[in-house]
Amino acid sequence: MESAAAIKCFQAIGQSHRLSMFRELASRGEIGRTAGELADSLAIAPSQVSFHLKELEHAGLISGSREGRFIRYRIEADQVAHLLDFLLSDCCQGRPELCRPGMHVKSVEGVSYD
Amino acid sequence: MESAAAIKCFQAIGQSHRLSMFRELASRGEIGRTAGELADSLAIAPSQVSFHLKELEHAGLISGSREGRFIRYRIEADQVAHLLDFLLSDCCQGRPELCRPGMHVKSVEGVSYD
DNA sequence: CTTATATTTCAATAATTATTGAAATATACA
DNA sequence: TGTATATTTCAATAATTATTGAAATATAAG
Repeated sequence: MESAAAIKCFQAIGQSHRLSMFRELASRGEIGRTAGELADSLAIAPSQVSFHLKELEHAGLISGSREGRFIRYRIEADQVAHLLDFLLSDCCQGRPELCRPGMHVKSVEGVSYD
Repeated sequence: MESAAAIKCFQAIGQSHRLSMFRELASRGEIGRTAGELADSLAIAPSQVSFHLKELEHAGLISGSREGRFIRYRIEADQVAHLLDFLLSDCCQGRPELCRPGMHVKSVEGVSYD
């Protein structure tokens, strides 16, 4: 991932409404949520939901697809993975101790990070 | 990590000068960089360097300590780890396939993520 | 075909963030 | 003490981003 793309992603999730949307969509996987469901759970105006969803979508972190009159949004798992990878590989490169939180490898046999 | 703290962190690294600083400091570990060195490598005004360093510092991602007339900045590895952990645990909770990019475990024996 | 629902778009405004340059502070060194 | 270097602070401005409400679009349902 290019650093410009990573900046867009960090900027996208660096806002409270958008981080909430992102987390809600992440937790729901392929089921996703419609724009209206997100508006309800965040209690913000529909135009604001649209605005923030578009920011997340432009960053590539979510995508929307029409289902009748609804538009269902889903997390883009690949982009999330690339973003994590950017932080782990590009930012923390050479300093794995910064990067792999909560990872306690009791034995390294059979494990690789390519 | 609280979501408010995570937002501050994402906001901090969601800006090109600051992401550059962050990456440069991450790559240098305990050696760090003085404010002036960062100014040189980014080619921006000293007051801007101060401004952006403070944003990163307020997010807890770096810290500065005076060394004579210089101020040396270093990455705060713990906060970086907590931020990664926030993304992995709080955002991707229940969907590990979103979260562990580049990780190809050939054999799971002896490995745990607590 | 008309009406209702879901969502987006747009323009106006408000709020936040970034940039600039000058002045202030802090330390070092002659 | 006086001067030079490193960095921060501050005020002014510029630029970007967020919020609001109204109007537009798209689909569905009667």
